[in-house]
Amino acid sequence: MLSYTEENYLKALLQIQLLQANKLGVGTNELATHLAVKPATANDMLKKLKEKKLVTYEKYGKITLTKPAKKLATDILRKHRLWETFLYKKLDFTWDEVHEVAEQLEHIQSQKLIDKLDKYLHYPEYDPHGDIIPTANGEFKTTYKRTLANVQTNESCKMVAVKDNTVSFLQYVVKMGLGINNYITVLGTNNYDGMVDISVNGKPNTVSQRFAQNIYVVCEKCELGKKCPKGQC
Amino acid sequence: MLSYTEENYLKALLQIQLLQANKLGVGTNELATHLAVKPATANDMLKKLKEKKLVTYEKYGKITLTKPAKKLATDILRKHRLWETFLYKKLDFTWDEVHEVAEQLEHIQSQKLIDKLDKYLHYPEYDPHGDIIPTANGEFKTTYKRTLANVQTNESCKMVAVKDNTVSFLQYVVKMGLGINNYITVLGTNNYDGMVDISVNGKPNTVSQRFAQNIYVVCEKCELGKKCPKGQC
DNA sequence: TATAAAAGTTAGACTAACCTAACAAATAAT
DNA sequence: ATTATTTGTTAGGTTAGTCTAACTTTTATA
Repeated sequence: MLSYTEENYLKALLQIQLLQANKLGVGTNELATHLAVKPATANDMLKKLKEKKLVTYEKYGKITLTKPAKKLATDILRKHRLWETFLYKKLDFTWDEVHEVAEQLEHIQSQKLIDKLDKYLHYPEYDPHGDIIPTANGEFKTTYKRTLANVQTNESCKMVAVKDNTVSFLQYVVKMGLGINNYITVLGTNNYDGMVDISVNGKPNTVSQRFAQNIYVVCEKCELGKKCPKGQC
Repeated sequence: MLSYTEENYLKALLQIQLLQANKLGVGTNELATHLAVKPATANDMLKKLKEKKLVTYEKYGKITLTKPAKKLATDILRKHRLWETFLYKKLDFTWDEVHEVAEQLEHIQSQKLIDKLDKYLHYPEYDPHGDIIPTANGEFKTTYKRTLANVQTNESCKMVAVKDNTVSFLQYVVKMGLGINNYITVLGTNNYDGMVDISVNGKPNTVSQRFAQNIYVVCEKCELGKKCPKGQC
């Protein structure tokens, strides 16, 4: 049985890897920052996790989750996203409110509870932020690769998820009139500061480069079930 | 903000008082037993709670919750019973399964969550064991006083709750064909060992004295909205 | 390539929540 | 009323998870 804290360390390791698809290992400082603890603290815990065969790394080297640890971390992510879905769909929470409460609920220990919750929600595939919910077997497709910032001028796409899950960003997205499953057409990008002119449901708008980098999309071809012409979706 | 552990101490103090309506204070050993810790541990925590003005007691004296602490404890009890109701009504848990999971869920910190859950369940008054759910203001009627063991021969009553909430007892109750809102007639009590002959939905049965002491009932008169002739309901 | 910066580690300390063992006070029983 | 038992307290110790400060290794840069 893992402690609440150990669970958070494993989850953090998984999340860092998911977010930065390129890399093969996570660093101590990076992990510490993610968990809002000091590097020394993360280091202590890493020793413990290594002892328990949940992570592998050599001194001064990169950290990777072992297979069993990856399953454990995925289960926590699954619980987190199922709870977010419950809060959003059943209790009418807004999408910027769900994360904080799910951070607590994800640690509830009861296989029966999560199975029944999954059933009660009719086995949802995506959470309110558009992130895929891992299956009970721990399987889940890789996260999205393409963001609004990758979309060419005059190309259309569908918003499928957000990269940044912070409350402030989510509220900003809503304020800009955007949401999951919205269709967006890129009208142009400003060479000077990267501002992106878009059109959502016929309404023109302009968003920053940073904003565009945090909106995951799939292109029209992918939407139609065809292969992405650029292989980015 | 209270820790998970502090919350459990306050809840335990409240529960001990509710269960034994007669007394005006709780002892260290009693509390320790209830929480499955050693008296020394309970003593340490009591010092801390006293420091925080959550309990009052003098050395070697009885412990009582302060008003604010009683509200905090009641809120936890409220959360516990609302979650039990959710698990039972919405997720099809059985009544012997709900307690364990609710022990974890009761510590989730989110006023919004509990308000929305309450609404989602249509503001239930009783949990699956027949216990009253405190209101958001912390109000709740005193617990039941009359048990099946108090019922006279040839008197009829309605089962309203159970005193013992352990899994083994709850399963036993189901096995005996009993449940909340069942009508029970006492046919007689054996002078030798206190075994109670009863009839439930026309089916005769015999239960032990101990069993009968753990089934809360209201008598016929109370059921009809009249005053209990013995003043016990 | 030498040095500066960043990343990672170690040592020592703190707090919360638990323990055991020994002791003190209050209550019950002879 | 004295003793025995129960109840409550204190002292000292452990573990998990955190910290700061000092140090080492690796990586980046001048």
